[in-house]
Amino acid sequence: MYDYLKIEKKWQQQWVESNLYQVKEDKAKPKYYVLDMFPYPSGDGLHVGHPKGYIATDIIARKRSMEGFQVLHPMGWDAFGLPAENYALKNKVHPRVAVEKNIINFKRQLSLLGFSYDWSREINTTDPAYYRWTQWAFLQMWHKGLAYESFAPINWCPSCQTGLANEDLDDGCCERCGTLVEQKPMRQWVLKITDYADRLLNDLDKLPDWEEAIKEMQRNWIGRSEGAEIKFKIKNTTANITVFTTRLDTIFGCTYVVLAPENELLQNLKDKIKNWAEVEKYIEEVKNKTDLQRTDLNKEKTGVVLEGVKAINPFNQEEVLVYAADYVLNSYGTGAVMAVPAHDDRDFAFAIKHNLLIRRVITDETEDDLDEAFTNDGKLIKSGEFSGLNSAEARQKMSDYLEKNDVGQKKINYKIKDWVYSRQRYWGEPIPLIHCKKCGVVAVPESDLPVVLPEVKSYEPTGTGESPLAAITDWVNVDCPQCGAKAKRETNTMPQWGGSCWYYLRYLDPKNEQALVAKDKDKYWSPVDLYVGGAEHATRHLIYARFWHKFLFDIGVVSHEEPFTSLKHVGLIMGEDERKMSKRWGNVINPDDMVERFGADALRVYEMFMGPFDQAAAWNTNGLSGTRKFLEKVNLIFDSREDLPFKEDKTIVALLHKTIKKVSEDIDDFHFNTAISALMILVNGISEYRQINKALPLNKEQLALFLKLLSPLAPHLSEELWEKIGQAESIFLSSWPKYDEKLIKDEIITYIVQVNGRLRAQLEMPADATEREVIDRAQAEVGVIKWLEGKEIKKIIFVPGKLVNFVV
RNA sequence: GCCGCGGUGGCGGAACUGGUAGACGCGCUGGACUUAAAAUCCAGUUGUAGAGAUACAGUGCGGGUUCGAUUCCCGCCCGCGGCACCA
Repeated sequence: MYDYLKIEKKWQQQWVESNLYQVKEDKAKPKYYVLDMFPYPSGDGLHVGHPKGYIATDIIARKRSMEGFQVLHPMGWDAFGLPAENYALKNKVHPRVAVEKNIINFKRQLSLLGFSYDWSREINTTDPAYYRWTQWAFLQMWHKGLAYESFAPINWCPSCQTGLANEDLDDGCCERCGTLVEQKPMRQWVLKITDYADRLLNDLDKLPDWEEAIKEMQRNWIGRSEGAEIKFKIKNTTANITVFTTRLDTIFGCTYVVLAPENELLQNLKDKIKNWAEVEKYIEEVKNKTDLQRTDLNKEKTGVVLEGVKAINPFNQEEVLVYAADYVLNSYGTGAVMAVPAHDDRDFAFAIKHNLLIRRVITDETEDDLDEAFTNDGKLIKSGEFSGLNSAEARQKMSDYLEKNDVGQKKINYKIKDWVYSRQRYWGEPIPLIHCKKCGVVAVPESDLPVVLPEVKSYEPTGTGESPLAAITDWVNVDCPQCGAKAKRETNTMPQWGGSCWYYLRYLDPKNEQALVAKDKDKYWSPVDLYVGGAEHATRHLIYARFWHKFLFDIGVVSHEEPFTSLKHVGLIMGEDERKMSKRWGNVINPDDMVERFGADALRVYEMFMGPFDQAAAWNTNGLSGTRKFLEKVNLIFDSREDLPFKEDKTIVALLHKTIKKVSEDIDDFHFNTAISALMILVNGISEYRQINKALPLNKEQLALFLKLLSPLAPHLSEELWEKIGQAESIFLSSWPKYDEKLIKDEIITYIVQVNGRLRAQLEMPADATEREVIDRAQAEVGVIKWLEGKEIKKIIFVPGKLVNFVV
């Protein structure tokens, strides 16, 4: 009988008691660092989707360890941030209390699944001993000018009552609560991630083991575009309008210039603008539009001309109209564009509506009519000395012209914005800065770190742009560390992504009080060899962490430029109704129940068997009974009540060795589903043999090989059966099996016989049969003769070991 | 609009660098065991025709290359994901 509950409990206890998974640096062995994206411990606990990635990393960790690697496989908690705080507010408990309780529950749920985590390295981002180093790293950035105070309008979530980074938005809504985000000017701390944009982009090419999809998302997010900035003089003033374009080659087609309504230049030109009242009204109108209304691609392009203002095209000295229009964004480029309606869709639409001149300057030499913008490259016409060049040459020559005449230069722009890093909320790391009237902003001395998050009566957000910390006067009021005068602490806290920017480094050295991580430990363990988590982090955590890591590299804290060598993304497990698992749909499956009904091993095997690892798949509890049956069959093979004789079977032995090869390769490739299928085929073979012959086709050593193959996937049952066949030490201290090259070569090969590419017969031939022999036999097959009869064989195709094809 | 990924039985999915399409699992159908049910075991399970051997069709659609295409090429359709008035 397969008593999974007893077996699983027994081994989970033994593994803990023997410290089986605790790991130390061992210079004699190669290291392997396999990491999960650590969870935020929510009050709802785990659903069956969460462990999918953890099962995969556990399989890899166990296999690598058996292969002789020193494996680091840690786990911890990302417990700061809005979700924890909102949960606490809703349930009227202190976030710390809620988090502690949730962690206990999460840990219990994880241990039910038998993961090989080294819990001695557990970390928690809300632990002052941990966030001391988050604050420390922030201070290093501040010292280097990478953290700065900004007063520009930012995303404000009226429900969460805090500022948010661009990365925290989904379709213009707060990623946490779904509320439409507003733009609100507000003092905030910002990290200069744009300084690292080029490196974050270029170094993606140094990551061949990252999935292309994730790299592509990051490329999109960083959004590099190469172009030029051009100064258009404003007639009768000393001022310029600087525009950014990627299509300098179209500049002779520029028939007007557009400023974003928020562009400061408009205010400066107030006196020159004859219709200022009208312009001001337009600016007001735009201000009242939400971002969503503004960026609706289908809406008509509105705008207003600036009467009395003309800009001068530096290439042909032509005077052009200047508009204010909200199809130009102030937050990208220079907040101004040169409009070339003939060669840009948006300018074209605007020009049609406002009846403006459309001048074609790029041709593809086919037709001349323009009923829409021609946006491809081509040959320049009507472009003065540049006429006749193709677009690419022209861009080069024209940017030389810009620089020579001091009217602009080449320029690279990025879509990624600096990271809005402060939150007006309670549950986060305090930003370790002090505001002094005399000295300005002063860093908290490193010896005073951590700045501990104080206890507070009300941790509800204030909504005023101040965090609840501002109300705790005895915490806020401090002496300036520089001049000793009365000063105030910064009261904003860090965002939820702060602590996760570097947590993977802390596992290397979790108790170090002298440094974020000791150099020798970093040298031994870094970088992370395998990182597994959800694709939703592609443009959030994964960009932020790469940014911090590069910074830590620059200041000499870590020795590698990239933190994660290979990255796999886990596909979601959907509910049985194919919707995302959520309380809202009532389709959540709890792993505790599944472990109770089917066992942890069956659950592990099922989640890996569902389909390709990176693909989303709908849950099906019936499928779980399939993997359970598989494990029952395995158990039956080893059932000691039947003392079956051993009668070796060559086919099954060969199958065993083929399975070793396949399972080894498939696990390395993350093809867990086909690895399991191969194991099922082997087990079916053994079971069938056992039933027919009342004997086992494999001896004890061979059965041991099979158990090792199964052990990363179903650790409890494998360990139990391993003990049953008389092994004293844990199976995870044994070595990964190797296949015998000689045994996996087939002696008999099945040839496919085709006539005109259609299957007509199958032929069993010895492996060493010659081409002649195979063809002769093939031709004599009954199923083949009738297709060849009375026809002339034009050609015979022979693929050794595979097939014969007669072409008639 | 741009970029990426995908489309294979009733379902999840397999198929190495072009070589037996549907492995493995679920479900379903029939049978054995049972007073009965569950569990278990055995057989079948892409469609059409046929009692059957077998034949033909078949991997989103239309073409092409090839002795041979789920796989390669060209042109479409649909779904998912990312980015997006980004100049």
